[in-house]
Amino acid sequence: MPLTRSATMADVARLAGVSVSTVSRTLSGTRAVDPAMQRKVTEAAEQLGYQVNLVGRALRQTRTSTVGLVVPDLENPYFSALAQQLSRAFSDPGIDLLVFSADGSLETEARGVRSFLGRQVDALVLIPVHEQLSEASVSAAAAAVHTIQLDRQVAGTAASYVGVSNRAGMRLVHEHVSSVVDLSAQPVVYVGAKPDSSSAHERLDGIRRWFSPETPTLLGDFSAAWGREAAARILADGWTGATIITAADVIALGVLAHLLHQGRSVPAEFRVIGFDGIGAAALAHPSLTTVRQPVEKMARSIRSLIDSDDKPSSHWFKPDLVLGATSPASRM
Amino acid sequence: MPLTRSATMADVARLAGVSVSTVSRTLSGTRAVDPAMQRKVTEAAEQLGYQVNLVGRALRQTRTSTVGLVVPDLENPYFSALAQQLSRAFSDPGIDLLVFSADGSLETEARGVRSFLGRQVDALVLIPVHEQLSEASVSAAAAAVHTIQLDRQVAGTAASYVGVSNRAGMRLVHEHVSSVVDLSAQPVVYVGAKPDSSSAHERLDGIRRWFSPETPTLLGDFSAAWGREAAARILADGWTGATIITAADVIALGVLAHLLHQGRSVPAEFRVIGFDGIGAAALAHPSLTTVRQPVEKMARSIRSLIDSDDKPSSHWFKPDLVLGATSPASRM
DNA sequence: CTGTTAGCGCATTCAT
DNA sequence: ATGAATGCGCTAACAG
Repeated sequence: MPLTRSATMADVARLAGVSVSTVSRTLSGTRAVDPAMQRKVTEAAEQLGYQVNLVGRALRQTRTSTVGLVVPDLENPYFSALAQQLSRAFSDPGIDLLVFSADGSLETEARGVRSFLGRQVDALVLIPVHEQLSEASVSAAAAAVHTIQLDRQVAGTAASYVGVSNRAGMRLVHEHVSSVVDLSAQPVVYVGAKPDSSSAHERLDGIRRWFSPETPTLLGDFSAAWGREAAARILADGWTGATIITAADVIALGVLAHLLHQGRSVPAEFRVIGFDGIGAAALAHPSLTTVRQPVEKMARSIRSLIDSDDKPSSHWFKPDLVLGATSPASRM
Repeated sequence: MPLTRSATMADVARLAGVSVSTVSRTLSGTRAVDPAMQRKVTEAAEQLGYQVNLVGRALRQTRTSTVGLVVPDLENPYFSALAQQLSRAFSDPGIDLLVFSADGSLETEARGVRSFLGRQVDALVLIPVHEQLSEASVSAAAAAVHTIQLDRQVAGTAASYVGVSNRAGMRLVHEHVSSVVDLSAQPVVYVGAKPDSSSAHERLDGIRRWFSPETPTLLGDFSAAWGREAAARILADGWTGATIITAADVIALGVLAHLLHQGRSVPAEFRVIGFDGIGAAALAHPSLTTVRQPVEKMARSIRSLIDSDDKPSSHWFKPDLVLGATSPASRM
């Protein structure tokens, strides 16, 4: 409900009795301006409630001082943590981070990318929905603008990548589990996600690599609902004890909730291991043992990648293990 | 890393041997164009990989088909649920929802609002950080564009409001608690948030209104860390049992985690009640009794408010109670 | 240090 | 149905 057409630089210039250039120079501070005129301009702008029109500026400069972030889903706490940390990495004025949710859909993801490209963002950060099917979106982005894939990647695109070494994460899990559980006596089950995303893919690979190749595996999606369902299946199959390793904390929380609601004990009968290190892992009871990703470091790394726009490059960070109470503290 | 300057309508027109007007009309479909030319234009656009420049379009049309959302913090699961549901409400192509996180800061919130206004968004949705101190931002927004406050409001601004009746929510809590707990024998403690936001304010009012005015009250912020700290204080004060009502699920989850880690039993010794109805409430063990907000309905309501831009109006939704296991199922 | 001029890319007149 | 011309608001290049 704009009460009136909003003021432009021409309006300010007229009121201040100067040229639009002087208004522009005064307000954007790009060049020295006589203090007397400066005052006149500032007052006129104040009086008219002038606000710069960034669309005009962007068209002229062919830059927008904007970075776009496309996430698959904001309700997934790991993605919202990434979005929040990235926002924080852009907290100094100068560049605005804008977030678009793909709502789990490839079409919506494509729309988000098109939208940001059309808006002429200076860089685009993308958590691809799918390891193969997001290829068109990632390539389109990379062809137009500095593009960084976060957490997940589509292979073979001209985009940078920032993420964690998922296989190393699973190695940490193996080290820990094998030191506190007798793997020859206690079965391991992996509750993962279908390898539609590189992270799901790599975590599954990690399991196959570090644990026995015959490790039973249940694959679904990155959700607590899937964790509950998987736990239900495990119980229905007659398991009375196991070490359940999951592909994500949200899955682990679903598994844990179901086990506890069914009266099973953790970690005595079942052990549960998460991945990501979201805040909710520490809130569970028992608290969740999980692989923590250095989200803050990753966000800062993206920031510096964008500031110095070099050629595409890949950055793998090392995760660390957070010991919780869903795994035993010492050899059982 | 744009390999080359990207193609403009002039480039497409040249290649197709037509005027830019024809290109514009063909690609935006605003007017009838001869099928033969249409084909030529489409082919040329395809060949050049033409992508419309929305900045140019926006400057010309003085509209952007964009709605901005400014949230205080994306890591708060209630806000990210709102952001996600609102994204979904704008899932049909036509209007893009862009999200900006204020990172809990009034300055950053102001920057987000200025940024969206400068980008000429068609409407702005705002979850104000502070009940009084966000006044400047809300007013600036409302003066320039159709503005809707969500979940929290600054009183006396020319902006619409969509939220839940917090007092009614606390009334539901009172009804439930008084029916399953003997309030004359079992103390009630409120773990709330400082009344810096209208929601915190109204929930505290609700407690004072429906429960005894002498109800002990601990006020902090909307975080799990605060919930843990409050629970620690309650135990340190020597309480051995109480019904703990909280201002938010995240607080309740922190309270619950601390109580359980300290070996207290819920709901036998302590009862815990949340507010918001986020997904994690159902994952807790015991599952959290909470007041659920109709987030999806609220998001749709905002969408229709924006589509039909009438005068500012307020919309209070009715919450409902979700029974969990942190409160007894029947009279204790 | 200031003003004049031009043009970023597009949609929309106004002519034809 | 098409093309030529105009201008959205701004900054940068150029003269002075």
